Amino acid sequence: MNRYNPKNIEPKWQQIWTENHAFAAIDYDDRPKYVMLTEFPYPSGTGIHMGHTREYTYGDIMARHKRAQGYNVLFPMGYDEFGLPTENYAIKNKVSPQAATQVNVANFQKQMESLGLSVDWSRSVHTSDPEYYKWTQWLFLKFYAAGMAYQDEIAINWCPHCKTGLSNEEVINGRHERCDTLVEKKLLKQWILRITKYADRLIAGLKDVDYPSRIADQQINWIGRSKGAEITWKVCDRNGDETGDSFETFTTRKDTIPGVTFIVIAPESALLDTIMAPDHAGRVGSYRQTVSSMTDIERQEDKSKSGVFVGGYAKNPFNDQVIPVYAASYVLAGYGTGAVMGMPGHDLRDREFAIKHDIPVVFTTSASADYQDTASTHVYTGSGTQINSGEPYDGLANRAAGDQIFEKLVSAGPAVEKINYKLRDWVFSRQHYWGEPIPIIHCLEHGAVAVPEAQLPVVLPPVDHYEPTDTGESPLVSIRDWVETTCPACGKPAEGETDTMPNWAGSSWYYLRYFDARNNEQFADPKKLDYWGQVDMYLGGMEHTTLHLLYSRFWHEFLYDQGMVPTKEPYAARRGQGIIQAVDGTKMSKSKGNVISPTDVIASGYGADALRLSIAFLAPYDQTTPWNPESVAGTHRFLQRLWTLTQEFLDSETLVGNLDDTEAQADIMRAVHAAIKKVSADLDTMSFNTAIAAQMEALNQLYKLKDQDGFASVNAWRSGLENMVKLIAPFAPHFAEELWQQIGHEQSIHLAGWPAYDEQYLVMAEQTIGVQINGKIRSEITVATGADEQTIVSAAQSDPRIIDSLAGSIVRKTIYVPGKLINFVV
RNA sequence: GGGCGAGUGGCGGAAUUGGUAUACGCGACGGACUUAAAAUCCGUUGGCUGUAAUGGCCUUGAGGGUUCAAGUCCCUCCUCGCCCACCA
Repeated sequence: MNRYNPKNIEPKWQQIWTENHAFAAIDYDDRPKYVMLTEFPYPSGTGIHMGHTREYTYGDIMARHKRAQGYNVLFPMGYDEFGLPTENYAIKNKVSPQAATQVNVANFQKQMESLGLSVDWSRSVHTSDPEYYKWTQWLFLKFYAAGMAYQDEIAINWCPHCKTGLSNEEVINGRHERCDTLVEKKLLKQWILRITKYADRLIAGLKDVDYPSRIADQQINWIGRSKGAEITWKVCDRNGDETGDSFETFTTRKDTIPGVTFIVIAPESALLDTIMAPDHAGRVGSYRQTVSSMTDIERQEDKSKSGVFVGGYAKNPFNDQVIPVYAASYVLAGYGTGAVMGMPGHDLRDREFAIKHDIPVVFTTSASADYQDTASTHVYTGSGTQINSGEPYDGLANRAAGDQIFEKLVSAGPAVEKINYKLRDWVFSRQHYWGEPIPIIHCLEHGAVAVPEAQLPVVLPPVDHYEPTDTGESPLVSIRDWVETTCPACGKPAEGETDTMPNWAGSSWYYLRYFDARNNEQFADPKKLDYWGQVDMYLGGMEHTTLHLLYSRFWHEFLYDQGMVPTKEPYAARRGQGIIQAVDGTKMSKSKGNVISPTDVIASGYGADALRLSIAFLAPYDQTTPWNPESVAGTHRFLQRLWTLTQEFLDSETLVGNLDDTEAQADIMRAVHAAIKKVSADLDTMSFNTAIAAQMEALNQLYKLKDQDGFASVNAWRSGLENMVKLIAPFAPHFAEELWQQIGHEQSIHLAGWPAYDEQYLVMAEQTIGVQINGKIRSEITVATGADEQTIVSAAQSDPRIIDSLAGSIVRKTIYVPGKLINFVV
C-alpha cells in the first residue's frame, strides 16, 4: 500500500494544472459567472506570510467550490508593485525598483504556486507595467476632465523620513503608517481628487452591497456625515457695537445655543485677523506660532485646552448676548468652519476650556445634581428638559426646543441647515520616483494640460538616483530631458508633472483589468465588463477598509457616472479575514522573531494541503487567532487517515464482492451524506472550520464502520469515499486530485462536480430523545423515528430512571419538542 | 470620549428559531507495536464527589431577571480585543 506523501504529489499536480490551463476563466461562457477576488499582494522582499496564505486559501476554497458547483469562476491574481518599500529597498541596495520588483514578483509567484491556488495566471496584472499604468493614467485624465482632480497649495501631511506627502488615511496616530515617523505639516502644491463629492454616494452605496456591518460602519464613521446648523455670528466690541464682520460656526446641538458663553477659533484660521483687537495681536501671534510648531501628534496629545482671548467679541444671534472670542488649538481648522461655539454646559471640551479660562457655564438641559457642578468635568450630554432659554422653550424636551430655536434663527436669517463630513479630499501627489507619473504638462500660458491620449503611457524614465529631494520635489525633477517637453495646446516649451501617484492608484481599478487583462485599445472591453459585471466576493484585510476599499469604491462610482462600467458598486460582497497571530497571541513580527513562514511549513513535510486545511480549521475566517504549530500535524493526520482508508478499500475491493449488507450500507451513506449536507451549508457561509470538522467526524464514523463490517458493501464504500474526496477537494486539492485518480478516474476532480446529499439517507430508524424533569436531563429514550407524542410520553414515563425520579411528584405539564426532548414539569 | 465585537475545558474552538453544553482538533495520560525513539494504531480526558453506577452535585466572565427550558433573550457590572478620536 502506498503512503501519503505530499512532497511527491503536490508539485506534480501543480505542474499538470499549469500545463492544462486548468483554471482558465472563459469570457462569455454560458455557465453563470462567479468572480472570486482576493486582494493582490504588494511584492515585498520578505515573501508571502501567513496573512496572505489565509486570504488566498479562503479564496481558493471558495473558487474551487464554486467551480465544482458549475460556475464559470474567475479567480485572478496580480501584483501591486508601486510603493515606498520597494523604492527604499532600491535606494539602499543600489538597484532599480524595476529590478527589485522583478525579483520579488518571481519569488511571490513561486510561493503562491506552491500553495496550489487555482488562479487563472493568464490574466495577471502588474501595476508597474507601462501597459497597465497607461490605463491608470488614462483614468486619472478622466477625473481631470470631469473636474474631479485639481491642484491646490495646501498644508499636507508630510513624512520627513519618506519625504513625501500623505493622505489622511495614511496617517495613523499622527505617524506615517508605513514607517512610523511623526508626520509634519507642509505647504505644497498637490494634486487632489475630489472624493468628498462622493461622500453621500459612498454611504448610500453600502445599502446595495453585502458587507459585514463592521466594515460598513467603519466606512460610514470615516466619512463622518453629520447634519446640523450653521450659525452666523456678528463680530462686535465689548459694548455690542457691530464691526460689520461676521463668521459661521457649525453645531449638531441647536438646543445649546442659548447657553453659548464664548467662541473658539482654530489658531490657523484667517478669521482671527478680522476679529482680534490690535492690542491683542502680539499675544495671538505668539500663540499661533507655538501651535504651528507642534506636530500633529503633539497637538493631539495636548489636552490642556490652551488658548488666548483675542480681544474681540461676537453677538449671540439668539439672545444678543455679547461673548468673548478665543483662539485655541483644540479647534481644528479643517473641519466645519474652523470656528466653534463654546457651550460649556453640555460639552466636555468646552467645559474644560471654560474652567481653565474662567468663563461662565450656562446649562440649557436639566440634569441631576451630579452634573450641575460647573467646576466638574462631569458633563451631561443626554436628553432632558430645556432650561435657561426663556419662553417658549423652557420646559420643552431639549431636542424639540433645539428645533424651534433653529427654526426661529432660520427665519430671522442667521442659521441654515448644513451637512459636514470628516472625510477630506484625497491628496493624490507623491514626491517619489516609484509610482505612476501624473500625465499632466504644465504650460506657462495654458496651465495644467492633459497629456494627449495618444502619448500615453507617460513612462517612468530610468534614473541614477531614486532618493527623494530635500526640497520636497520628486527625483524626476532632475531628469531634465524628460521634464522638458512642449505644451500640447500651443506647442511652446513646457514641463511635465514630476509628482507621481500614490500606491493606492493602481489598486483602485485593478479588478476591472482582470476582465480583459491584455487589451491594448481600452482599459477593458465594455462587453467583457458587462459579462463579468461585479466582483461577487472580495476578500481582504480589515486594515484596508478606509483606504483601498473606500478609494476603489470611489473610483468605481465615478467610472459608473462616466458610463464606463455597468455597475454602481465594484464589489457585491466583501469579507475581511482575521489575523493569524504568533503562537503566544501577539503579533507576528520580524523584530520579535516569532514569524511562522508558510513556505517553511510546506517544506517541513506536511505540505500545502495540510497547511491550507489547518489554516481553514483554526478558527472562523474573520477571527483573529494564534497560530498553533501542532494543528498542521492534526490536519496532516486527518489526510493520512482518509488516504489510508481509501487505499485499504482499493486493496480489498478486488478480493470481496458486494455483499449488499443493507444496514452497513445505510450507515455508510448516512455518515457521508450528513457530511455533504453540512459541508455544503458551511461553505455557503464560509464556516470553513466546521466544514472540516464535519469531514473529520464522517471519517471517524467510516473507520468505525470498517472495523465493524469491513469493506463488504463495495458500492456504498466506493460512493462514500468518492464523495469524501470531492468534499475535501476545495480544501486539499492536490490530495484530492491524486486520490481521485487512484480511485480510477481519468478526468481531474475539479470537473467532477459537487456532490448533492440525499435526504433519504439521513433518516434514521430510531432516534434518541432527551427526557428532562424540570428542565434537567434525567434520562434518554430511544424511539422509532416519527413516533407520535403519546408513544414518546408513555415511553419516557416507563423509563426506570424517570419512574424513580418522578416518584412522589405530580406531573403538572409535559412539554414535547419533536425529535429532541421531552420535559416533565412537576 | 465614540463605534464595533468578544468572554465556553490545559489550548484553538463547536452548539438551527431558546431545546440533551463542551462537536472537531491539539495537548496530556494509559496501552499496543519497537532494542529504542519517531511515526502509526487503540483507550481515557470539564470540575467536584465517591454510595463506583443506568450515581449525585456544579459548570459557558460576575450578579440578577424572563421561561417548562438560557452559552443563546432582558437588566446591572467586570474584563479583553479591534477601529476611530479635541470632528463641535
